[in-house]
Amino acid sequence: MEKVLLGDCLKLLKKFENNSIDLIYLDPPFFTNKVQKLKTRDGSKEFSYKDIWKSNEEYAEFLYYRFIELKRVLKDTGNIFVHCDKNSTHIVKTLLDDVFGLEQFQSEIIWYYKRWSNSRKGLLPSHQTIYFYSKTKDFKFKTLYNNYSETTNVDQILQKRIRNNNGKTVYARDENGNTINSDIKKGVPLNDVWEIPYLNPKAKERVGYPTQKPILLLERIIEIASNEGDIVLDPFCGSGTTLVAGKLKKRKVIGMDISEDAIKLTNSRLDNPIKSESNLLQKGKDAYNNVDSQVEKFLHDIEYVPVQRNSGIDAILKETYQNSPILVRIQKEHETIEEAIKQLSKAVKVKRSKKSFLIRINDIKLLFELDTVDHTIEIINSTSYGFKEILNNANT
Amino acid sequence: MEKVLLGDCLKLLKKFENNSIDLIYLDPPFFTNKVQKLKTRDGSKEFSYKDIWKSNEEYAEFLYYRFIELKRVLKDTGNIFVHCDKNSTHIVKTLLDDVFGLEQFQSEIIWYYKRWSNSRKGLLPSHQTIYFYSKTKDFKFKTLYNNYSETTNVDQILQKRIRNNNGKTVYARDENGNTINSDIKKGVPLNDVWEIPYLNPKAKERVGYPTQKPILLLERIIEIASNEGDIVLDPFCGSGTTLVAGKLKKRKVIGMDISEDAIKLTNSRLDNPIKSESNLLQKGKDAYNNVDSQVEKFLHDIEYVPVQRNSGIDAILKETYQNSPILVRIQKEHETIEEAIKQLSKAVKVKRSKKSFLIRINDIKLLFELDTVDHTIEIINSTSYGFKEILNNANT
DNA sequence: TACACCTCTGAATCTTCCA
DNA sequence: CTGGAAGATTCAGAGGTGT
Repeated sequence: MEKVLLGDCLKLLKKFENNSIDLIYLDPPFFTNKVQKLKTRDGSKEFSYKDIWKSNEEYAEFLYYRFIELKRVLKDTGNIFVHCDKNSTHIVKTLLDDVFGLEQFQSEIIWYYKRWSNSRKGLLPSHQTIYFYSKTKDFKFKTLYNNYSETTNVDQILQKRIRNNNGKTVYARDENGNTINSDIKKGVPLNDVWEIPYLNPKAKERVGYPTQKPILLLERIIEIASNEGDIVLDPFCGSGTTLVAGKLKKRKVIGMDISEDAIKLTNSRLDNPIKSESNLLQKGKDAYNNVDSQVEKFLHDIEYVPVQRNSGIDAILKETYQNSPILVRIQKEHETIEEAIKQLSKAVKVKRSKKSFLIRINDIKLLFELDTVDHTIEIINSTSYGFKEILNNANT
Repeated sequence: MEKVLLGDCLKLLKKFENNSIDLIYLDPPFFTNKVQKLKTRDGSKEFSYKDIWKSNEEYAEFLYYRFIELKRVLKDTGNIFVHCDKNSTHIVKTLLDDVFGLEQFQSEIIWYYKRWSNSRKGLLPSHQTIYFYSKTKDFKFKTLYNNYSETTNVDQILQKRIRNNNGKTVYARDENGNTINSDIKKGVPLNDVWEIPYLNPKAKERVGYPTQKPILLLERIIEIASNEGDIVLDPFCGSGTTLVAGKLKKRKVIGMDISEDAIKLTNSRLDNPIKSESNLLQKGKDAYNNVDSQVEKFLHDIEYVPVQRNSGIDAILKETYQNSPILVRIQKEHETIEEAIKQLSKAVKVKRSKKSFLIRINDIKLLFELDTVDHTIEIINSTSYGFKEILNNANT
């Protein structure tokens, strides 16, 4: 389900029922018409918050009433993420503490990115702040894990530890003095500083909307704070990144914006076959992992030419076989081996290849025996397929 | 010059002259006992700041008067850094905007560190905030530089760039069309997210004071925001880290604290400044990073924990086998299979693994038959080894 | 309900071991 | 003896438990 609504979210929200939304993300526009310097202060004057806050009042009020509505429509298990302009973090935090309550404050997330330098005197601003509040203590949360630090040793991951008589932590040992294995630990729980590359100005993902966020950022928020099928709302949806990310993660999405252009843009991004968005996303992710493509994972120490625009093959080796090209196909994720072979066979015929390779990545069962296959096609297990095969056999 | 004064900084500061301090760092104590619960709001009530701020008012007032005094004693070229408790950032920012002015706001510095984890539901808090304000536009600042990111094009560092007639940035070229080398650039200007290790439980630097900061953090602040011989003030000096860092950086230092213990501790640290000669800090993370980026290539769709500090294994699978860990080693480039097995075997014994994997990446010949090998070790071909094997056989 | 105490954890160190 | 690798230890912070 996807809804993109035109209008001020304050009005639009009135029509929504209480407790109907699972997750809210918003990046409200920041405005400040009067940055008036308040009276000069000499310390003798009576201290007053009211005066201090005057300059931000208008913006705060704008946000306040919307936060109230957002809290109303949020489910009791729901979460809200507010992306702040760097000049508004303190205002946002203050209001959220008031509307949602300090007890529901979960995290101040720092989105950290490397950026081109400028010649400004001072430190290069390289982060933005996102506040994470829940509606109640009973909020949805899925823990993701990071890798351990380089300095952490294996023993801590593998060995059980207890406290001795003096209350000190030591490795547990059995009656023979041997250490005891613990359950394998999954890694370190995700922390609140997220290094995610800023959308590169040239990235195709960019659609020309001013404050567009990387999909990776939104995906992570959606993943930790909601489940599949949940309803995700972005009341200031802009170019619709939140909705695209939500759709990719199989959530129901609702967007609102007062700009007609934004609505159009969002709709067109949502309408576009998810696949193309997915591809762009995949590229973004691969760049993030510093890996060029899937092909590179398998053929990293073999010389090859990647093939982009052919549905049958993914690469051609630079080496030849009896003066014919050596073709390579990687089995796709939801593809059976026979489908893969069919695709590859076509290319084999057309290119008159005398030796070609299919890389098996999963064990979706074959419907016919392998030896009936065109003998020019060799099936090779991906390394991880090899693992899975052995482990499956071992466990049965 | 070192002065450590006992008492409330508000009173002590009165005796200081206007414009006499170059740099101020403070980490004011946060009062948590005064947090009172706010009334429930339903949106119908008239909006008012006063209500929102009531609970924090006392704390804000406490800070406010001290900020006023601190501004007074600060030189016109001076800077102030305020280290915030995670619950007080918004209050501090609000007050600083008022006292020093939004125009003097220079940076929100994020101190980011890795830390032990806990079982908390939610994201692991791993950062603290430091606000950096100057007194005037004409503030002292020394730019430090980081290394370029790995993805930066070397050309951009080495070649001179100009703008062409269309205003686009291009590489400058001499009359022969060759690019021109630019002056070597120093690196990327320091940004506002600082990854500095948390004071480790084992660090010698640690003196047991609750909120003790790493000296490296204070050194960096002192270095970017003041010159040798300048006067550095910490009005809540606690264990005296600021003064120790200042002394190490050849600044004149003044500390204040209301606790007699803190003063004693500070004095003793100044007499004998200890800075951790940390291995990590000296050699950097890379010194610990043994894992080939290769691991990701082979295990990309298997869940694993990379292992850095063990020469026998490169990863542990998150899956277990009969309650024992599943270890993985990738054959190294110039390593025979038997050497690899030897390395892995050691780890298998010590970790008492009942199933482990060796990924074969080359065909340096074995000197003995594989079946003599410890049967807990399974050898799996890397995908590209599979290719090579078949191609070699085909060609002979 | 309040709270004292116990448990679990991982980064970075210190210590020991071994080639 | 020496240097590096492996192993052991420390501490804080949050949750859980029991009185």
